[in-house]
Amino acid sequence: MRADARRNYEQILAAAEAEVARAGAEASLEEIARRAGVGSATLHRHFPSRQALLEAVFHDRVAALCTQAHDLAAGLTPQPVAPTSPPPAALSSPPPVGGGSADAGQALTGWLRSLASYGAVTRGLAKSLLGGVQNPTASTCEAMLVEAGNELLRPAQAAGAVRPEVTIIDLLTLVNAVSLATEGSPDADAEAARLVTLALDGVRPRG
Amino acid sequence: MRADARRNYEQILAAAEAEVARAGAEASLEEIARRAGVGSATLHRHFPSRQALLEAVFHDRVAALCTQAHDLAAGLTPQPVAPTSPPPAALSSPPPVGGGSADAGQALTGWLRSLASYGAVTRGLAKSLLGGVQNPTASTCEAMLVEAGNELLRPAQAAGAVRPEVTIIDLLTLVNAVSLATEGSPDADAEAARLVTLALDGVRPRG
DNA sequence: CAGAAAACGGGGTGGTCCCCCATTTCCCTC
DNA sequence: GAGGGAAATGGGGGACCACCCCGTTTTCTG
Repeated sequence: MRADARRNYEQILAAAEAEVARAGAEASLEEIARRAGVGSATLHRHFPSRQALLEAVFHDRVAALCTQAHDLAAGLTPQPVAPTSPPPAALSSPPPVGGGSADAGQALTGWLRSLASYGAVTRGLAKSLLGGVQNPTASTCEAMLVEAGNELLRPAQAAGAVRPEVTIIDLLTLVNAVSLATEGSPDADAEAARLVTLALDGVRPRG
Repeated sequence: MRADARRNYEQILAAAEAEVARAGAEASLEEIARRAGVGSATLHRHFPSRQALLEAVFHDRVAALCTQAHDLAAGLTPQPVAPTSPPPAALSSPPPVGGGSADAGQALTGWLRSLASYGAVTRGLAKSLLGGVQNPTASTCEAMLVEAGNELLRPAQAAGAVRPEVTIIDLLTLVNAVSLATEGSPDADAEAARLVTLALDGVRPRG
């Protein structure tokens, strides 16, 4: 890729991050191009659709959430001999207890909660994920979340904490729906986490 | 209201119903005006905002859903002496068992399921309800649903089928979120009902 | 350094929302 | 049944938007 192309790409991405944070997923593409100091045609050449731009904007953050899931999952299985890299600290995940395995159900639900909070607070993220949860092949972010989520869902189901017929698509759809519905309300993150907890626990009194 | 005004109002409403069913909540207002055979200014005079138009479009259907909830609730409490009207048949609700009261929890969950299915199938409905669930005073449809839902939630909580800290706002937000997330998928109604059931039951195995 | 290929961006097209205001339509009174 | 005034209308204009064509500029390579 030519140097000016790469430079413009980065500038557009930076402007898009700012503008989407300000105006949500429906931010004006023209305004983004304007703030990036490029013509609108350049923006459309680099990102042929709004969805493509949103994917690029959110890719790193989604990747971080997936890393978090991966690290949580690694803390569940008795650590196999790991000759690769020293385990990098998870984003903000509670460290797995001692040297043993943490609770698989809690790892999953905790991750889903933080996912919902993050989605509710990050303007435009939930909406940009909405289209693709049903058919994740169309979207890189979706596929990443599905894979990362499955790493937590499988142990949780093996531990009997989640019914076997539940799929990660079900859970991600629910969480994303909650993010979407709570986005914009005050204390969106707490509200999203609360509703996800409610949905995961069910509405009936527990024991 | 003058005769021509009323006539145009009805024509706009009919065109809006068709167009929203076809293109969803983001349907073009100009196109609606065009199909109604009126100028766009007339549309904007009758419906000052898109939200106002959507409310008018969906008002009757929401009212029907509320009536259904009301009838279900009436079947729960041992019928007090009712000197008013003979109990009208609910839209499609299963008749309360025998002469006694049906299960309060099932009445609530069944209604929420049908609400989700209806919202997932009726293009634009979920989105038009999205803005107002958090502060129902702003929206007639919201307020109607909150009131109707409460008629089912209270007995369900009294019967111990729903935890006391759960509010109808929580449940409607969840249901609406699911409708929104499943809208557009094939078998949207079944998918929505399935996810609502999942959220109401929780993901853990039921002993 | 020169030429070719890649990238750029101004500006056009067709669409939207929303509003102003001259014109038309209706209703009420006589 | 006719006419006056108020209510309602809608064409058209402004501001904005997504998207694309194509002459121009920039970059890389030999």
